[in-house]
Amino acid sequence: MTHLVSVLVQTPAHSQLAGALTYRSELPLTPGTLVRVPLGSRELLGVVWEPEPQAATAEVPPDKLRDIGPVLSGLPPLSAHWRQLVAFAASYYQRGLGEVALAALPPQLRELSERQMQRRLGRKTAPTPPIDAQATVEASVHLSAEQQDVLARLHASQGTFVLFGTTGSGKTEVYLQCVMQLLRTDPQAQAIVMVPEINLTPQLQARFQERFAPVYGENSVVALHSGMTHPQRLRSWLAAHSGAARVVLGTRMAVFASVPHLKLIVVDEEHDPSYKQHEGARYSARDLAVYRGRLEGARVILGSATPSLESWYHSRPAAEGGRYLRLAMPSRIGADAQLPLVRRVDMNHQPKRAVFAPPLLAAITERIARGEQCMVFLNRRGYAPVLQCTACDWKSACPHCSAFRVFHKIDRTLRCHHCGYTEPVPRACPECGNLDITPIGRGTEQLQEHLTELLAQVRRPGSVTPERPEGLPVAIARIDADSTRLRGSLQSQLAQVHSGEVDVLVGTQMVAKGHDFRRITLVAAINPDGALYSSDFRAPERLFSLLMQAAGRAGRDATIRSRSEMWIQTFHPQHPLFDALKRHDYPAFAAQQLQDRRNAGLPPFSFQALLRADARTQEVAQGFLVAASAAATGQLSHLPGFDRVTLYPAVPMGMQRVANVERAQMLVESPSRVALQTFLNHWHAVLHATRQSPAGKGLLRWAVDVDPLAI
DNA sequence: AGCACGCCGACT
DNA sequence: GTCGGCGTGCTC
Repeated sequence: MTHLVSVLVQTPAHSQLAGALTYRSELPLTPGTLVRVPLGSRELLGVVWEPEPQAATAEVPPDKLRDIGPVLSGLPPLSAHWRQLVAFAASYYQRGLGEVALAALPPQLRELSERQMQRRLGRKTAPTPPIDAQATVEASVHLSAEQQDVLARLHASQGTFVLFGTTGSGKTEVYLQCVMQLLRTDPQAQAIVMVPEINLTPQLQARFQERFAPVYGENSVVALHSGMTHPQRLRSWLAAHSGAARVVLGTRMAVFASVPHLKLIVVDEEHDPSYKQHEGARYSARDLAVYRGRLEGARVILGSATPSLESWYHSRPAAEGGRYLRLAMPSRIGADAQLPLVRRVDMNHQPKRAVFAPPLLAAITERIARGEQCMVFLNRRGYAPVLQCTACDWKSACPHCSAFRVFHKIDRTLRCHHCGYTEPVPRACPECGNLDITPIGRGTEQLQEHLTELLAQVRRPGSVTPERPEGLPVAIARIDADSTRLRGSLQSQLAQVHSGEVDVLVGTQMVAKGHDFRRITLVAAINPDGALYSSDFRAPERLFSLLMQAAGRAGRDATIRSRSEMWIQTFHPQHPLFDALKRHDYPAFAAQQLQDRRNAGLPPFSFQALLRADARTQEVAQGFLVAASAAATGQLSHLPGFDRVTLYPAVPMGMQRVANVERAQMLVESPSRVALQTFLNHWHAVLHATRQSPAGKGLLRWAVDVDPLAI
């Protein structure tokens, strides 16, 4: 007997094949089974979705249905929970089911033949060591009273938790203990632990490995992120899918890992914008983690020293409507635990055009003399953001983008940070031939150069010896996306800092995140003012968390912690954000921000989505949005809750043109998540129709971004 | 999205 | 004479 099965394949959101496809099969197939199916001239990986498709069959004449290909045998079907997670993500983020499902699987699963697959599955796993190693591991760990209290409360209830813990309060140990407890009490339980960036996985993996490998075997902890090779990823994925891996550690993609006995999800640094995917299906791994936790009855821990305002708001007392349980760890671990002293330098009272205020320079010099390290950060790589002619008004604009190309002195190039267009620096002004073209503003390269000049007379402590009376100059390293382009170079540069070969570290926000530097006792933010009066309503939130994290880099070594300082150069020293920062008072900052957001009707008090359009011209891009808006008003006004949905005018994006593509967007907002979702679900078909209509002519692509992070 | 088919410019 | 540009259209 011939059965019909519906199968998901990788089809983009905008193709006519958005849903599941129907195939014929000799045998009934369990949903979640991985199969290969013919599509056109190709054979693709597919996921069996429903055993007997109903309505879809009517659309395609039965004689046009093709036979399903081989089943990937030896792989247990994906669970109903996993399928429901995928279905939710596809629906919530307005993407095709097949696109989301296939993107959530390891890429090599698509490439491997049946034969190679069997070889992969046949590989035997490392034996589990004797279980009594456990006692040794636990005996060596001492928990603070706060950690014990938090763990007790975690075990006492279910649901989603916000672990509000100061940097250095020992959040990671709480994660470890929580996982440990889980694995001990449940012989099958598995956990997902997420971090925002690939860079942060090695050190966390090392800690988990150290703790769990002796007890549960080498395969008990696996990583899952895009920095891994395809075979590595497949290996980790299979280990999780089979239940052999007990801890899956990774970036946002890990939220989709097939984990059959999921009991815990940890989202570390949950406020980090990297959890939001910004291509394809624009999902928030943090929000999906919360959904998945509820779906599978797993605990979810959202950890941060500066939670996102959304999570903070949701963790208000239950009596006020909070849905998450807030657990606080306000103290740093250690006998003499203190947070760094925050010092604001009023740049209005410093010499004009000074990059480093004299008091800051003096403080840095002093630290170096004591053999301590300093970290200076500036959120701009390259030498200078713009190059300008002194005679005419030529600037180093990118010919393909609405942005200036950044001057990189190291290789004397002008580079566009948006499209990558790179040229050698012109000898003279291309407009008027003037030889005098000068850099405007500064980036990390210039900071490093400038600091080298300013500290030219300073010697490294201990470097002046009878054999070397001239001593050694101060070592100033730079860590940013340019200096770490090569694989492994971040790790080697970090190692240099740790070993003490470096006195001053100059870097972008990259260095402020997560890396522990034990001997750094001074952190300085050179120019953080940009975010204070930004049009992006999330800019203050990001700045506060960045500065808090940066401050947290200082004084992680218990012996010198009491002297550590965070310096902030600013033209607005009285700004309340810095005031809260000085007091390390995130709750006060959050309360103020939430009040502002409530007054302005912004998230988390409203829900947003963006319709984005790309075209060769701004007119076409905006024309599509205007037509889409008109079509919505014309055709969808009967929808329940439509009167609570606001469609804003179409506007050019902040970065209007990238690589010769004009970009426009339109904001859709509602105080009701349900109303917004209802609207978006119905709008989708209208958008497809608009794309086909004259208004869609010349449009390159469109996309909906639900819960966008930047507007 | 792939990948075909399809119709017009500079090369072995 | 062919290789190849990317414009439309289809894939259960």
